[in-house]
Amino acid sequence: MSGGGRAINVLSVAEKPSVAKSVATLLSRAQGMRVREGRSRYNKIFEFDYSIRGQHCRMLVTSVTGHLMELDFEERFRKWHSCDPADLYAAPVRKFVPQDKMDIKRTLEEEARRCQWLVLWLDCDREGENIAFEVIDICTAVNCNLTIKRARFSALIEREIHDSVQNLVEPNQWFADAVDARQEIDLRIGASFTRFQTMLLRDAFVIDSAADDRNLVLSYGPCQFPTLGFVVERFWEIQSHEPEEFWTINCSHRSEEGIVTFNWMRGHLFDYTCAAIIYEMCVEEPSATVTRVRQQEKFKYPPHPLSTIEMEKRASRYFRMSSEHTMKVSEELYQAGFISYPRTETDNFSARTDLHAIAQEQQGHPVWGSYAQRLLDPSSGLWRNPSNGGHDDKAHPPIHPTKFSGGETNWSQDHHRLYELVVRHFLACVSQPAIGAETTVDIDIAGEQFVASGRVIIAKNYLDVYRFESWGGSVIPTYVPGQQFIPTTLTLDSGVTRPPPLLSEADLLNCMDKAGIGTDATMHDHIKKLLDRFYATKDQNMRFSPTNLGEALVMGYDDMGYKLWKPNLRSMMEFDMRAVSEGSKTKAEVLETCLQQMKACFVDARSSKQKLMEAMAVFFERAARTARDEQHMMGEVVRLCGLCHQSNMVLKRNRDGNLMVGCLGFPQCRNVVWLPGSVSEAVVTANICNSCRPGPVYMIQFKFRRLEIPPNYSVDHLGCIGGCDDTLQQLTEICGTGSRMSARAGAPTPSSTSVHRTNSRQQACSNCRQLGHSSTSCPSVTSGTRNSRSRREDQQDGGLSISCNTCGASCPLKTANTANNKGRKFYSCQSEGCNFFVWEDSLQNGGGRHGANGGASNSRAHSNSLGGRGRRGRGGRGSNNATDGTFVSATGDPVSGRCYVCGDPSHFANVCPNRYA
DNA sequence: GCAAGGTC
Repeated sequence: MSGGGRAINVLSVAEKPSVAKSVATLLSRAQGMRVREGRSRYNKIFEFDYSIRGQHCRMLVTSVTGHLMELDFEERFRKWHSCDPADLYAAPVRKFVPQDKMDIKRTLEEEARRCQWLVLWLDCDREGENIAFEVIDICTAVNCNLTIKRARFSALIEREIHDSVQNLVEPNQWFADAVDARQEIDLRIGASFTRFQTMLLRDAFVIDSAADDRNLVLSYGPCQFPTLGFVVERFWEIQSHEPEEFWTINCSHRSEEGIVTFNWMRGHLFDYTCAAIIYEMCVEEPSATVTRVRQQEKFKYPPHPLSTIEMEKRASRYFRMSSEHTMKVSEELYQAGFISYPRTETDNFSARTDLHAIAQEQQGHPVWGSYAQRLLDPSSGLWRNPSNGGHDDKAHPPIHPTKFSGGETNWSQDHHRLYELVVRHFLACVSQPAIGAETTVDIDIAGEQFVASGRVIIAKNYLDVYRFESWGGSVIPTYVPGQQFIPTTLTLDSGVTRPPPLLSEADLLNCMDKAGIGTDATMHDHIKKLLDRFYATKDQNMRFSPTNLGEALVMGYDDMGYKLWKPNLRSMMEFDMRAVSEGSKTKAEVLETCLQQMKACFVDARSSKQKLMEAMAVFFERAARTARDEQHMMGEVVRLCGLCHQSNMVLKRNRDGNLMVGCLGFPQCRNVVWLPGSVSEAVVTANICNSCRPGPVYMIQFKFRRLEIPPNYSVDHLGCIGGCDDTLQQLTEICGTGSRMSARAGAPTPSSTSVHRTNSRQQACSNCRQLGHSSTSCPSVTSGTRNSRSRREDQQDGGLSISCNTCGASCPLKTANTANNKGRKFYSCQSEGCNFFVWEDSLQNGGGRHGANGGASNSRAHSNSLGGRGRRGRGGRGSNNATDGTFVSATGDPVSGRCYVCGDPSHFANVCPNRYA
């Protein structure tokens, strides 16, 4: 290395010790490099001589460990009761070096004093640029004559590092400003909302979390809350799911080569009549003709190179490891030198990476070594350059093995697993895709198309090493176009739609990634925070549910009309940050507008704190009740009970928050009138209804939530629960009676953003949908309260009902409205999952046609036909009255037909005893 | 006692 003139001292600072070491090693080419200790034991100082553009330099390379400084309020605003939380939007903040970083600060000061240049080797992203300015602040404070330069590099590769030091640039103030703005906004919003909601709610309710109440912090943060929002939203989606019965035609054919199932091209239909008509057409003319046989080569491609989020998702799926634990283990593997830097967004290898060398190291492994050998043997043709996932953080390569290990003695099972995942993932992504031969056979029965397919794996390739993935193969017998055959079975089967599953950790990471919540290095922290704050729990299947606390907080803000639990706020901030980093907005501008908006939002939210209190009251007992609260719990008298004539009926909320007028004689008298779920307030007035008896019946002043009732209804309504009030009945019908079963449920296509929800995990009564009782003791059967389930095309006949032979629940009398049985009356069970059904005339004719045995056995047979595809839920009723020759669909419509298998008109093929004979 | 972002 040649150099002219007098040597200058150049202080180089990297973001972490490992980068300092790499940079120093690469620049010095490991020759003449000295290592000495700094004040911090992790951050060594590397010294060597180097020449930058002909200038002879004494290089001193050291590091920080991420941010050197923190942002916080000035001391006098730090105590929670020191100020109004709203003041935190303007309270002075300052940056300071926390105690545990003081050693690094001192090292920088000492070295900077004797240097002429400062070269910043921080990661090349916005955070890195911000840390660069922290380092500049520290260093220039002790040496104002420093020449400051920035090294820009995209990988720790020799040529890249030499290039960057020969082409030093200026640090980018805009990038650093964007981070400053982000930090300040996060701090002010987080602190203000956290203090506000903690102080408001912690002492007002008995929150039964594992934490001591006094230590409980109900935190709010622009990342943790949207993360919670994802969990709650999915939970609500599941709660509001209405199972819908569907119908599908299945066809199978047994030949000498085996049995094949052909699937209906229409998938499934929700209209029973339609499905039944088509089915009957097929049954009339069951001969199948092969219309097309296709053979195609299909590929299953290996994954992209491994990024942090992908590693977390896969470790969660394959090993049930939490993302937080995965990061801890991967950090340890990285520290010990076995894998590359584990916090990377990059899923594309640089063209300069020696991929073969990485694979070569693994050839000696007892398990996957032979695969690595085969991979490196050119004659195998197994090698393939990895695909590009399209992400590059310009700082780190994809995660890959950096040192061979057959397993270390101090490794836990999870260390072994994660190392194996990193190695196998690497070997997979430099391998050829798996190849399969797929055969698809199309057939036609009476004009209906069915399809069956089979797959034979021709070459497993990467699947040989990537044991975490599989590709199912199934053999299909030979068919030729034009071939005809009679199906072995042809059945009309039913199933019910199912709600989506709870979010898994991988799902949650996906949601966060898509919405830009957190970074690859922090996403697992936000997830863990939900658990630590008792906002969510993770079940045995690694799936997340909100706790009552988490749900109540989201519900409270949602009721205020704020989307603070949605990712929008973060997206908006991210948008502004980008503007600052590109120079199109200044830090001051963004801070001013954003904080102004957030303060207005905060003040407004605080003025609606009642919503938060109400949402909490849905789930939690009040800690100390005031006299007024007690009065409210007792309820205000509306009338004398018309059922028991002994006790008063009072207006109150049940413990789930649903408004009701219930008899004080409970539990002896179970008379109750549930109020529409869209009621936000209800107060008993002194007005007395003129028509309802026995009087007096006091009228109630209602206030409805505007968004939850149709536009032609007024939000204010003076109503009567005595039975005379059509408006109230209509709104009950429209909105349902659960306080959270909002009218949004009636929207034609409920989207994930406007899901309706219930407020309790209790099983609701299948009859009236209310909580706190089962359908067998449902008071609305006798009080005649209409419910949404009774809004069907069938006519319900004057409240007549019988007890279900199967489950004992109420079976109301109804009138069929189908062509074959128009006007014929039947009883059908209201109970969820019960299939009991009986024609009224069959009861009159001796009653022997329906018995408990018949109902139960039909139900079993029908369940079997589902073949595990779906459980029968609410609305999924259907009962096959075997002796009657009719099939009753989910809507109660009896339809005639006959069995394809044996021709018996008394049943359909799906319950035929000879179906597989 | 609050956030989110670095990193050990």
